[in-house]
Amino acid sequence: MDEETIERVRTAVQSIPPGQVATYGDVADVSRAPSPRLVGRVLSEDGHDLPWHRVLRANGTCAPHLAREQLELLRAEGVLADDGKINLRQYRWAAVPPPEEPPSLF
DNA sequence: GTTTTGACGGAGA
DNA sequence: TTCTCCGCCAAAA
Repeated sequence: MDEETIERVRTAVQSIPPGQVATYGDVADVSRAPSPRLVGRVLSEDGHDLPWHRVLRANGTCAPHLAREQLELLRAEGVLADDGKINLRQYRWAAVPPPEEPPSLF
């Protein structure tokens, strides 16, 4: 895997402002990761220095093992969860993709 | 070299 | 609305 992709993923996660959250798909999209699963893998392996608690699943829930920590950390930032689920419509991060887009072929 | 699994997303039931 | 199945890419066994 390209180290740059990992770096972009980490940058994207760090770009999430407090009080807001993003989904794995969003992070994968803005970081141009090949797959959302790569985001989870990157966070799992190298996400110790990142605000990983601001990254949730597409449906607003989080991973079972992390749910408690996630909710607690997010709660400290003002992101309240209802029944273990977060209103993405309210807290979803307005992800802005980097200007580096795939070049036009002509 | 192949097979399995994972901090996931989306569609179908 | 929630649950299940399939597809996705990469690393580990």
